[in-house]
Amino acid sequence: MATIKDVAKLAGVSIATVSNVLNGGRYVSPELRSAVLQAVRTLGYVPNGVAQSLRSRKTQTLGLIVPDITNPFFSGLVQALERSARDRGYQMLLCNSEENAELEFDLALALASRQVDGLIVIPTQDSPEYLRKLKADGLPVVLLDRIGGEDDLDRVGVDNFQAARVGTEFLIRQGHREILLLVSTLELSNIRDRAEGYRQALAAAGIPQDPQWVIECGKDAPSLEAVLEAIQHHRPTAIFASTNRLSLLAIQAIRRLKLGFPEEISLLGFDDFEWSTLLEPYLSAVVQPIEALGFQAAQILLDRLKGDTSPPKRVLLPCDLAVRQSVQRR
Amino acid sequence: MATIKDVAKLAGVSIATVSNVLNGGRYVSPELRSAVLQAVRTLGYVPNGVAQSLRSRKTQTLGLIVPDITNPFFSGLVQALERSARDRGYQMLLCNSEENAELEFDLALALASRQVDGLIVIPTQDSPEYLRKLKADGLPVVLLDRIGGEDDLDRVGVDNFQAARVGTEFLIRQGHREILLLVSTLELSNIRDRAEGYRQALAAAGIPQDPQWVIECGKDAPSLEAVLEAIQHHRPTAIFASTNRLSLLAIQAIRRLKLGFPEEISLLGFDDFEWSTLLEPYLSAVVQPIEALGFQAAQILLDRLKGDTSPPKRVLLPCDLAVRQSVQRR
DNA sequence: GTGAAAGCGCTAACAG
DNA sequence: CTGTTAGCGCTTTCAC
Repeated sequence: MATIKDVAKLAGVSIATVSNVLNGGRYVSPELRSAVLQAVRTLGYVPNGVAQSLRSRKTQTLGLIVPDITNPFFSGLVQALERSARDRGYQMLLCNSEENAELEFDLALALASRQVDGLIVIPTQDSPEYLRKLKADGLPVVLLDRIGGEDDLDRVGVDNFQAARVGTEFLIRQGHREILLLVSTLELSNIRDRAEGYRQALAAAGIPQDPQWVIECGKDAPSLEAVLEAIQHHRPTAIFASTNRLSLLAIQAIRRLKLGFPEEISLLGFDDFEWSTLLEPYLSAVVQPIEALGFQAAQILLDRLKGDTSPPKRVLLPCDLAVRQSVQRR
Repeated sequence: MATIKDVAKLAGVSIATVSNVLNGGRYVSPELRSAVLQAVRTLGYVPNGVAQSLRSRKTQTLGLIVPDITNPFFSGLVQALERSARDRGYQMLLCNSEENAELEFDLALALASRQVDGLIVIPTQDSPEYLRKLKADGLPVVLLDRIGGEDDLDRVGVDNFQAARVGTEFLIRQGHREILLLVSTLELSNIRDRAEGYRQALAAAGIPQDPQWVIECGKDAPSLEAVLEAIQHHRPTAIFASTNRLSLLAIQAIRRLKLGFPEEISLLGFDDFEWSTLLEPYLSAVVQPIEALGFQAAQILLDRLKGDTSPPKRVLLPCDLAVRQSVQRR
């Protein structure tokens, strides 16, 4: 690979001049400029980004840690993030934490050591301590989606409480009073918020509650068994699946039990995605603004890189309710 | 951020010694060693990966260009790739080409300029010329999934011809003779291979063919209209959707036309994915070994990085046929 | 067994 | 207007 020296020699100028025509640093006479450009072309010179980074102390790279790229919600976020980053001249180092807190920690350190300019994390647990430290060490961090804890970190997510409340109210308005809530794990505060929204909606409607109606199904490999059992035991008229994965599980359970769907049992999901059109009747769901989430997170981080030192931001986006066919009036 | 100099000063040794205890370069006496380790700990020293890269001419980073992370087939590939890379101490710069050849080219150059150690590309078009050049310049490249053209590049994909042939034969064995083939675009050789497998299966069964039965639906935003029209015009008893996206489209068309499914019309898909379980009857499909594809691609690339200079490899993995409910015997 | 110093490729401050 | 040079943080010779 040709270096800046090779170009300088071939063009008969100093390396400073090469650098200046390439980066528009200072004025260079037309003659030298074209000589340089010519040399660049004949050598196929491409600047060494690593050297640039070492020198400038900027890598133009963002680190991104995601629990599972395979989940359409996360892959949608990744897409939005990558696009925003690219538009602003940044590249993205993508890591998969596989819902493993320890791995997540190691990955974050590895990214920091690689000198990423900033970090976007969808954490495995609420507001991990180590991220505060990284931030204190000067690495801008923004938390995405899972934004629990009264953090001093920037974070963008959705108003889970409100979203779940609106969803539950919709179910209630459709005449449902026996509503099963499926959650992944109550260890995540955004899931707890959803549970709380559900509870408050019930309370406001004067519907008696029972913690037993909130079913914890597991974060990584949610169990069908739990859902089957809960349905058989409680005989709900509606299920509110608070996660896209859980909608899938609910469907499987409903089919397994050969319940009439949606006549006998209604289903309200969380998140909208291309493949949910495979389901018939078409899934009604609380939908998160995936693009906007990714975009906002990138925006905030990039602003920080530009020197924004305002106090930590907290962006809570609203969800929509997509009313389709899987919820039937009672 | 502390540098190696700070550590050396605090430990009262030279930077060479610090480097040596950290990288196990040469023997260091126990006393100095522990002094260094101590200093590292109190300073919270983390080596600067950029400097290491500049010096060692290795970034421990792989570039990955994918047409659409949002497609479960690709995101599955990304997951497998990332895992393999991570297991061997590599990180991944992920780029989304959005099915845009020009963007893909720019991204590849940007990655090369960032000195990635190797490149894995799922190209937008068959065997792009520029990749040969990058390889000639010393950048190991492996093509994944879309591996058309008689390349001198390493490539791993699936035996599309065979897979489509087996799928079509299955349909024929179930008594179907009027089989519509849905393809994204015949510009991709792997799709052409699928079409060819379909044709050969028909030919072998003595079923007359008509190029009109192969419907091109478009690569990025396949059109429902084309499918609707084709079904109405040809009245097939079965549809073979040669792409996961196309299965979705086929379903939508079948529903729109209110055809009995699978009694009136059968559907065979391509690719298996978690969310396809939403479909009832459950989709029968030709399934690609996603994990193995990703793993093999990473393997080959990493071997090249280790110095493997054998001639370009071509790995063709076989597909499976998942027989479920969406294809009905005639 | 350890330290000093060169140099990876680049940018920017300093000279002219 | 352009060239020379220091130095980013590290690894690795070369010297002792």
